[in-house]
Amino acid sequence: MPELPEVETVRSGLEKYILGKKITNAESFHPRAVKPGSIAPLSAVIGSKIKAVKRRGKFLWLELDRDFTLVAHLGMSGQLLVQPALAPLQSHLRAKLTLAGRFKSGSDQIRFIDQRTFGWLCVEEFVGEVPASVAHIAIDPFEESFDINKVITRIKSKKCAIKPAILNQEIVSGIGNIYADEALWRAKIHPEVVCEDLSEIEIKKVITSAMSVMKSAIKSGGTSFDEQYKNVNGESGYFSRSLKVYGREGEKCSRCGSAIHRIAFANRSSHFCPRCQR
DNA sequence: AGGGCAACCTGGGGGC
DNA sequence: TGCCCCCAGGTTGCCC
Repeated sequence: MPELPEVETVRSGLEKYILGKKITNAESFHPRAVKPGSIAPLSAVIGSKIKAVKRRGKFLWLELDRDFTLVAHLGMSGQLLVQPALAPLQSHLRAKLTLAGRFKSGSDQIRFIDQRTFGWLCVEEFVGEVPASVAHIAIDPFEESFDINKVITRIKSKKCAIKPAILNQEIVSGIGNIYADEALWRAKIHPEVVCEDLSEIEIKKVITSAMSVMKSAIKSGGTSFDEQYKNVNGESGYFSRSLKVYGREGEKCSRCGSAIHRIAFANRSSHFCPRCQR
């Protein structure tokens, strides 16, 4: 579920509550909650202090006063909620970290909840600035070192359709199915157009559109359709009302009035305006 | 090397 | 009510 705007909403929410806190307990409740590649069990983080909450694309990690880090990926349905330890346990609770008390009455917890179990936590070493599992992930558009011209050149050389190219996290990270469709609508580019047939100007428009739509989505707290995405307080984001094509099959294009189409390819749905996006 | 596609899961909703 | 099929914000690994 969560794409860059949702993960960023979670990151900034976590930062607000947990920076500087000490982790006093860590428990996993599901065999897939901690990735097989983890260099240590989740309990390795007990006793550490949270120094920073970082993100690249859809990957999130807690920097600790340790030489390892705790990485989180929310997959399709993962949530990280900050809750009092006394709060009732959620049915899809996969893991929790208990933090030294913010309230005199008791401690807080970071709850990792994930219905579909595609999300995970992982204890990892750093490879340069980022955790090991993030090393192959491209810079996201909101990082200072993001080089849009490099991304354009890379996409221009590809023989696949533009949509899978912008979903490829090794080319540019953070864009998922919702914001890919929205970016292509804004750029007036059909999702199946082959990359090398697009001009650099057109590719640039796609990337800058993705950046602007994701920036707006962050301001709205992300996109929530149902119970699968919530911020750390359990609140929904309200960007779904601003979506122009995603999930709007059959509705009128707000630009030209044509009916929005949905097609399936590359194993996912794509929504677009057949008149605006040739 | 690069592309395409199935696999990994659980649950909600619609049709019959 | 129940069953079956389709659908869902992602990533990976395997096969060609």
